[in-house]
Amino acid sequence: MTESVDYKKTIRLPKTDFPMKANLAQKEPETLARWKTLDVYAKLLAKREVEKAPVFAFHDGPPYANGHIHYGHILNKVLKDIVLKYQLLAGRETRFVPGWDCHGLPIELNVERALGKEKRSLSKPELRAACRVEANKWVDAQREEFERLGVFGTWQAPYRTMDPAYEHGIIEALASFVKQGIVYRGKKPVYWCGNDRTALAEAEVEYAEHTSPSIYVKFPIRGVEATKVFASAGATGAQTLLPLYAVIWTTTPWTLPANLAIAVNAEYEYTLRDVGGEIWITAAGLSDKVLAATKRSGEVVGRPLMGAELEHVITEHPFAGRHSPIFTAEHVTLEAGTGLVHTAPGHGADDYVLGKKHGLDVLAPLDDSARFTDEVTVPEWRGKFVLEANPLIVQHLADHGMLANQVGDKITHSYPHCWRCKKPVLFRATTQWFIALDEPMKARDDKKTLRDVALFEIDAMAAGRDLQKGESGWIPAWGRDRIHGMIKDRPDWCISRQRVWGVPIPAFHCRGCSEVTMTEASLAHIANVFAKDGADVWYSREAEELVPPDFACPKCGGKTFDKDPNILDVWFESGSSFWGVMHGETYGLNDAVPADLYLEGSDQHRGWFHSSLLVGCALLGRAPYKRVLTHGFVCDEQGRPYSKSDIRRRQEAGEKVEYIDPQSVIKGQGAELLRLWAAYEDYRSDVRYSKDHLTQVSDAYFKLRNTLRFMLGNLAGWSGEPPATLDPLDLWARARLRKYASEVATAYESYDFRSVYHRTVELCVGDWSSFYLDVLKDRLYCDPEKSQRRLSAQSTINEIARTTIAALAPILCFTTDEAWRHLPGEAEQSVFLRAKISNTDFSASNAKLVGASTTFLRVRDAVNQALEPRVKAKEIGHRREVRVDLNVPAETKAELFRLGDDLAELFAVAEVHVAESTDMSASVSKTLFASCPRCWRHRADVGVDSKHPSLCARCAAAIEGM
RNA sequence: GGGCCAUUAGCUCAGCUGGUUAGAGCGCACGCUUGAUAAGCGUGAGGUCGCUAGUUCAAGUCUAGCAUGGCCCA
Repeated sequence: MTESVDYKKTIRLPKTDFPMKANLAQKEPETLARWKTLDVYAKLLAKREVEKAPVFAFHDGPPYANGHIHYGHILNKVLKDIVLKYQLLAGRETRFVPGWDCHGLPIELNVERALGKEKRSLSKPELRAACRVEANKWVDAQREEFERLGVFGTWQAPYRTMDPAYEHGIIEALASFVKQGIVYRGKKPVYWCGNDRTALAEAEVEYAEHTSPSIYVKFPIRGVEATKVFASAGATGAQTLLPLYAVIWTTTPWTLPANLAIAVNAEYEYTLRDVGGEIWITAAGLSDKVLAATKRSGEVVGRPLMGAELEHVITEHPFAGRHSPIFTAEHVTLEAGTGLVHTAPGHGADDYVLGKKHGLDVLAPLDDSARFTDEVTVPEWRGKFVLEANPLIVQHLADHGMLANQVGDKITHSYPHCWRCKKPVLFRATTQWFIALDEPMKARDDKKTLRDVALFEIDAMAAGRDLQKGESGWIPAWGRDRIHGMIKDRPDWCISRQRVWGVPIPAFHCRGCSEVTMTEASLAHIANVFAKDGADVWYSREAEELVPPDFACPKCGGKTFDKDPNILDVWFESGSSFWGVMHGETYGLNDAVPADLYLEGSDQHRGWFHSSLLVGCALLGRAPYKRVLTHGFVCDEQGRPYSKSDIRRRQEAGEKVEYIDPQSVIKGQGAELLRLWAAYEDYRSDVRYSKDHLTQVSDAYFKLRNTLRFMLGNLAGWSGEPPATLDPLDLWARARLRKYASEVATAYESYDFRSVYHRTVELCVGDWSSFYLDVLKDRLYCDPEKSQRRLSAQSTINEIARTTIAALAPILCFTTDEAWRHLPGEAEQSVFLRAKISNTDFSASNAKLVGASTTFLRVRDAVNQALEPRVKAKEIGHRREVRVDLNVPAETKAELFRLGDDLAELFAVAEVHVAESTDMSASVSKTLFASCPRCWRHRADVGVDSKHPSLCARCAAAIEGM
C-alpha cells in the first residue's frame, strides 16, 4: 500500500520490429532485391515441380511494346499476378512467361517519325532493324516497370512476337489455315494514298477540311422496271410516260465509273416527284432538300413507296452502259443526300459489304497512283488522276442530261488525308489476303466452317467444359454474349497489311505466270528458315534463296519468283501466341495448351481473345483457353477514361482534372497501394481511380498493417509452446479464422479478389481489432508469461497471423513478405516459400461457435448503447468500472457463455449479472469493486493476496512469478 | 446507329432463386482512451436502391423503355 510501484514495467506490452510506418517506397525495392537473391520464384516453381503439383497454365497476353506502362497495364498485370500468386500458394505450379507484342504500325510510325526524311533512303532490312531497336527499348522499359510492381515471372526470358522462335509459331499457325483450305486472296477497299502509292492504316489518316464537287446524279429507270415502280406507287395516266430517275448524291464523282448498285433503306418512305417533264425518286424526308439543291420544284406523284418496295428495281448506269440494281441496306440514313446511296463496292466499306452480300464485283478501276485504268468505259478519262477526272465526269453527266444540279456545285466537308503527304486519300479496293469464315475446313471430317467451330467453342466454354461443375469459362458470364456476337457477325478476316515491320506473308509470285503460291509445304520450309534466322531474311534474301528446295511454280513450272509484299495482321501474330509460347518447350511451359486462363481487358473480345480463338479453332480444333477473364477500364470518378491523353484533352477543354502519374505513386507511396487498389475495385466493370481512392486504399492498408503489427507484437517472446487446453474464446477465434480461410479460398478460386479484401477488412476490424484482440489484451499484458490462457491466446494469434498473412500475400506481396519475417522463427524466410492457402473444411461445430459470437456481439451492442449516454454525461469514465445487469431470454443466456464463462472479461467491464427475461435489456452502473493498479480491472479479488494487498489475485501471482 | 456492360449511403462493395424497418468497411461528426498511441475503442448522422412505366398480394431483386457513362463496332 505504501510503496508506489511502477506496474507498467511488469506487464508485457506488444513488442515488434515490424514498423507501424510502412515506408513502402524504400522497402519494396529491397524486397525485390531480396527475392532476386533468394531466387524465390524459381525456387518456388522447383518446389512445386518436386511436389508434382498440378499445373495451372496461365498465359500472358502481350502488351504492345510502345511507351511506358499506364494504369490499364497495372490493373491487368496486378490481377494476373494475384491469380498467379494465389495459384502458387494454393499449391499449384504456375509459370508466368510475360510477353510483348513487338511488330506493327505504331512502332513503325514512331521510327519513321524519328528518322524524318532519312526514312526514304532506308532499305527495308534497315528500317526493320531500327524498329527492332525501338521495340526492345520499350520491352526493357516496361519489363522494369512491371517487375517493380512485384509481379512474379520469367522476366529474364520473356516472349516477344519478333523472336525467331515465335515467328516460327506464327508461320505454323498460318500453315494450319492453309491446310484447312480457307486462306484466299480477294479484293477489299482500303485507305489509299495515290501520291505515296501506298495503303494507309486507319491511324495514318488525318481528317481535314476539303472542298469536293457536290453532284446529284440521275439513274434512269426504263421499260418494265419503270412500269413496276409506277404501279407500286399507284401512279396512272400521262405521268407514267415521263422519264423516271433514281437520284443519288455523291461528292466523289470519280467513284461513279465503279458504281454497281444503289442502296436504299427498307424502312424509309420514298416519293416520286414530277419535277417538270421528268420524275425523280428520292427519300420522302429529303425530297424538298433535293429540289432546293437542284433548284427545281414539283408535285408528288402517286403514293409513297417503302424502300423495301424498291429493292431489286434495275436502274441504268448514267454512262457505263450497264445496270445498277437497287438493294436495301441499313447504312442508308437521312442525314444528307437523297436517301438513295450510290454504291461502289471497290470504293467504300459499306458498299463492299453490300456488294459481297449480293455477289457484286469489287470494281476499282484505278492503278497505284490513283489513275483510271482501261476498265473505265469513257476513253478520255483513262490514265487521268481521279481528282483531275472529277470535273470531266461532272461535265459528261451534264452533257448527257444525267446531272440533276448545276456543274460547279461544291461542298466543304471533313475528309481523310494522308498523314505524311497531307493529300486527300481515297478508298480503293486492293488485293488482300483473307481467311474465310464460312468455307468448310478441309482438314476436318465434319467440314465445319471456322465460324461454326468458333461459335461452338464459345458455347462449350460457357457450358463449363474442362471446368468444375457450374463454372462458366467466360468470366464474367456476359463475355460469352459479347464474343459470340462479334464472331457471328464478323466478315472474313483480312490478314494482310501493306507495311514493313511485321511477319511477312511468305507467298511466292511466279514471274512467269503471276501464280501466287503458299502451301503447307512451302510454309513448313519457311517456318524453319524463320526459326533459324528470323523473319528478317524475307527482306534480306532473294526469293530463290527462300523457296523450298526444287520448288517450281505449280502452274507453269517457273523457277523465278517475287516475294509477296504483305505482312500479317498483328492480331494474327498475337493470336498465335498459344502456339508460339505455350506449345512445346521453348519457353519452359511443357506444352500447356489449352491454357487454364487468359486474363485481359474487355476490349480483347474483339482483339486477342478473338484472334486466339480463330487460330485455335483452325490449329487445335478448339479454343486455346479453358477460361477467359476480362476486366474493365480505368476511369476517373466521373467514369471517364483515366488515360494521360484523355485527361490532357479534357484539361485543354477547361475541365478540372489531373493525371496522377503511376510512377510518382510508386516512388512516393509504393506499388503495394496500387496492388491493393486493383484488388479493392470490382474489375468486372470499369474501375475508378483518383486521389481519394488512393487515400482510401491507403487507410485500409494501414488498418491491416496495424492489426498484423499488433498480433506480431504479442507473439514477442513466444516460444511456440502450445497450451495444454485452449480457452473457449480462442476456440471461437480459430473457428472464425477457419470460416474466413474457407471464404478466402473460395473467393480466390472464383477470381473474386475484392471479396478477399472486404472479408479481410471485416475480419480484422469487426472481429479481431474491436473484439477478440481487445479482450485478449488483459491476458496478454497481465497474465503470468507462461500461463495456459496466455499461451492459448498466443498460439491462436500465431495461427491467425499466419493465415491472414498468407491470405493477403497474393495481393500485398511486399507487406506480407515483410510481416512473415517477423513471425517467430521465420526471419530468414519468404512468405511465398513457406505459406499455403488452403480451403479447410468448416465443420458444423465451428459454425455453431461462430454463430454464438453473433449473439454475443449483439448483446455487447446493447451494453454499449446503454453505456454511451452515461459516458457522455461523465457519470462513467471507462467501461472498466462498469457493472452490467442483463436481462436476456434463456437461450441467449446459454449462447452467451459459449465464448467463455468470464463475461466481465468478454465485455471488458468489471462485473456482469445475467437474469432471464422474455426480451433483452441491459443496464449499467458503477461497480463497487476496487480497481487493481496493475491490470486496471475492477475485481472482487483485489487485496486477497497479503503480499500485494493492492493487487488482484491474478496480478499478485504474476508479480510473484517474475 | 448496332452489340455487350455498368448505375445500391460522400467512397469501395454485400444484398442468393422477388417477401418483414436495405447491410458492411472506409470517410465524416461527437465522445472515450493514452498499456496497439502519427495507433486503439464506442456512439451517431448519411440511401425516394439512375429515371419512368409494367408484371405481382409483394420489386433494389423480374420485363420494357429512357437517361448517364464505358468498351467494341458502324
